[in-house]
Amino acid sequence: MGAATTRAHIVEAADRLFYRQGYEHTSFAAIAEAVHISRGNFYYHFKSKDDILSAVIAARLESRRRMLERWEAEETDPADRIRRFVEIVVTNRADIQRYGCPVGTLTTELAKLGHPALDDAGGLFTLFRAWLREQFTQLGHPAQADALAMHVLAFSQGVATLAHAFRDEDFIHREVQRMHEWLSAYSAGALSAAPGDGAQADA
Amino acid sequence: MGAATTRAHIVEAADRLFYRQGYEHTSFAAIAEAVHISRGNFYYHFKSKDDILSAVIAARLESRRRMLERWEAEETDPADRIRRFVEIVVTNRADIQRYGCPVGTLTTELAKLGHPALDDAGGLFTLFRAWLREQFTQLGHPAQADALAMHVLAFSQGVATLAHAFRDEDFIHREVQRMHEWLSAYSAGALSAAPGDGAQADA
DNA sequence: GGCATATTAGGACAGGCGTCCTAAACGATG
DNA sequence: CATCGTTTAGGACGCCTGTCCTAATATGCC
Repeated sequence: MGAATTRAHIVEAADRLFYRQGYEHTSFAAIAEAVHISRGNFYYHFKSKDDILSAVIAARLESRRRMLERWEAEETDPADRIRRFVEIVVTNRADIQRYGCPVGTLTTELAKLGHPALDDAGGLFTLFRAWLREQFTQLGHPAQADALAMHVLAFSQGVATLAHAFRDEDFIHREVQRMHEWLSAYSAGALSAAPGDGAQADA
Repeated sequence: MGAATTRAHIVEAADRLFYRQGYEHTSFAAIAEAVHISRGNFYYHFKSKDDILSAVIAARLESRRRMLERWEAEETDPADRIRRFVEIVVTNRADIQRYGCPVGTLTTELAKLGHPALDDAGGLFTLFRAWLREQFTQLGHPAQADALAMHVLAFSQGVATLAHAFRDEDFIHREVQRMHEWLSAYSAGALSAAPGDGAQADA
């Protein structure tokens, strides 16, 4: 088995453990046990625990980037793309109820630790934010695109956090439906831009 | 200085440190240093670290309970009470941008640690949820009260998480205004109850 | 003032952590 | 088969953690 394969296995196991148990709470021994290699052997592939974290973040970034690119290929309507993003909390509802949002929880933890990799992890949020902004721009709301993108992100984070805390699956479906209804006002495309974003969607 | 005073100081310092650095990341030495007592002396007041965590959670519960009781005394209109709840993210915007939501981040961390005190910490969410539910019931939406309460909670968590990640204060104000506009549809009181909560507020 | 109690300080202890080192096993190549 | 670089195992190291113990100090009551 090549070193690249082992390295990928380590990143994969670390990714899962960091997500489920948190970064700090996951020990080297735990990762080693998951990959079935010895602890000492670790430092042949990674020179420190922070190094593994960087690799995990890079892998997540790459994974999400590919996912968004796939969506761009599969959905031609930007409104459908946004809907698909909103549906994430439904698609991943099992994991979200058990472990929360992989992006939000990691970012929060690294912030509390004062970890230098926080900026890298923040790139995940930035990736989604920029992608959503682009979709809203294509929908014909360039001026409010960023605010709308942030609103959708906040929706996802809020739903994930509470679905995690209460293990409430019905709540997820309710909020997703509410969000779809809210979005329909924008994807209709016949709305005039009004000052104070969101006002025209609620009125 | 009495033992009760010292105990209160310990809880106060631990509360702040748990909030800013996280529970696991906060060591006994750090708390001791903050309170200016020796590490060993700790176990005269608390028999374990988990014991301090329980005391901190109990203190937060009591603090929030008193806050909500105060609001009930100061605001007679349940709509105003809900507005005040929504304004929390503005009132505490400085801390939220720096450390996130005290309730959400603690709950998430304890869940990842598999800590037994998670249920106690979840009581904070339950406290707010029940209080909001009561306010929406008084507003005349008893059937949807719980779903509406959860929606407001999700709003707070989503805003707090993203305001924390991006350190974006304008975003907080935008989302709060959007929420106020959404709420105005309910506090108007002239709406007929429709199946699928939220639909009548968006249409 | 003397005494019992309440409170404190400081170090000892075992265990787990991330890190590092060294030697052995492996696999491909001549 | 021999030899090389690659990959591995396993343990040692120092550090920090939560916990506990004991002796010293402060406090309040007769």
